[in-house]
Amino acid sequence: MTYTSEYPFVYLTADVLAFALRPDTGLSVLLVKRGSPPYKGRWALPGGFVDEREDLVRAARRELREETGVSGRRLRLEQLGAYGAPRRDPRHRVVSVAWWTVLGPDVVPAAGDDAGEVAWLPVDELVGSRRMAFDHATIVADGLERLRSSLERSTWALTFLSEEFTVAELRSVYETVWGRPLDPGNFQRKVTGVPGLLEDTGRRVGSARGRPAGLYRPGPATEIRPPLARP
Amino acid sequence: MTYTSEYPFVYLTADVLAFALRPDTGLSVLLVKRGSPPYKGRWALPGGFVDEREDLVRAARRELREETGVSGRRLRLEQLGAYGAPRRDPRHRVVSVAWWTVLGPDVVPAAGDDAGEVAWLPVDELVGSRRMAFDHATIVADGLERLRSSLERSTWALTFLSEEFTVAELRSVYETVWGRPLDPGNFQRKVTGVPGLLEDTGRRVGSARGRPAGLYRPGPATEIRPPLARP
DNA sequence: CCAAAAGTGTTGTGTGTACACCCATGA
DNA sequence: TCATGGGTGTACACACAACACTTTTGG
Repeated sequence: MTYTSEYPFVYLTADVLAFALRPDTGLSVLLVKRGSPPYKGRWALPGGFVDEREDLVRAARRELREETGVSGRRLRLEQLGAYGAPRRDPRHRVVSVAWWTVLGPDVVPAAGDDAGEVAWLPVDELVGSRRMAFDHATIVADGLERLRSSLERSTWALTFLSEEFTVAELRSVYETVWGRPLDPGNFQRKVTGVPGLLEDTGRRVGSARGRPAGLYRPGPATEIRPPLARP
Repeated sequence: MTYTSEYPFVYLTADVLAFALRPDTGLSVLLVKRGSPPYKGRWALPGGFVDEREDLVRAARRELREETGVSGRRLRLEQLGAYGAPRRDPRHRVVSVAWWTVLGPDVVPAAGDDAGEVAWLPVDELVGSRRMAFDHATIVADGLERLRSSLERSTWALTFLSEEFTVAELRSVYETVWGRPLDPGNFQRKVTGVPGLLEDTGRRVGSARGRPAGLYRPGPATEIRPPLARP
């Protein structure tokens, strides 16, 4: 099919920046390996063209599902911004609307219809490097900064964890994303004191050493007030 | 000229949300009256189509200049986000990248080439109303929230004021945008204590009543640390 | 019993808030 | 002299960082 227009136009894509904590690679981003030029063989954010009459966030969800098999009603996408430098794609004028989200530890991606490779890559190997296609390294850097500041007020940190978790695991999320250790005692008091943030299951879980930790579930709170201060 | 494409495409516009404090209307937004359908006669954000090979932020600056006469090297635009609901423009699929900025009190807009009317409209008459074209009321609401939170950490508040100003005028900016009074004494101490935020000119300005206030200039600081807390 | 991790207590330091108070001017 | 707004002082409450200390398990 051929489309015609009297005015200049752009191609519009939706790209998804999905963070997760992986046991082997730490804070990582879900990427697909490009199977065709340009940037063939490089890593790229899952994403693709927005369909006619398709909402932007729906396009992002669809592309994530088609290219990585990741989907679900619980999945929340927040818009990161539009990236539209004239030469960011060497073929055409392509403007990308980037979205970001956080995935839990049990998400298992699967290569999509395009049969490209799918993998988690650690963010600290991506931000300064040239391993990524297009301007996706910039998008990852912007998204990482957004994630870091979001942890102060939002409940996104809980999304990294399983349905039930310990306070130490939640603290580990903050320490990994912020890149610095937090005082265990103060953190404990702080997060258990936020109304509606954590629900105690009453059960405890024994680790290798030490006193068993309490098991918590996410509570109904949607924000952390007052915010957790980044050191 | 006719453009052709084998894939679906979108039209891309750049819209600018310019805030200012006007003596008559308070916190206001710079708008243009649409002279042609759709939404003829309604108010809209200044904006228009992004040219081929034109950077997004340059397009926003150009549209603001062409439609309102507002320009200048000092003008900073920050991206608010992309708005692309399928039916937001009844004619075509149009995705708008919205940008926001703050203008000083001496900016005098002038109707542009399209000869449409240009005016400042107060934000509180816009957010809930149907006076605006397209989804621009949503963009104004999102931008207002962004402005409010930006005042906590950024130096955007200074941009509302003249080159020289008093602490009381700066406080008035915060009170107007946040919609609640602030303690004059505490505000004074706080902002004069932020390193590099304000430079004392040494001069004083006499108002109608009371002790004359010190005159300040913006300093080199680019952020307010620790942030001013919204009450 | 010891090591280790969970969780609580305690205390010093700093910051925001409320408000009293002084200062400098115009009327 | 009074009213008014600019600007400083001060006391209180509260929040946080640091760290000691208790609790509860595995080895």
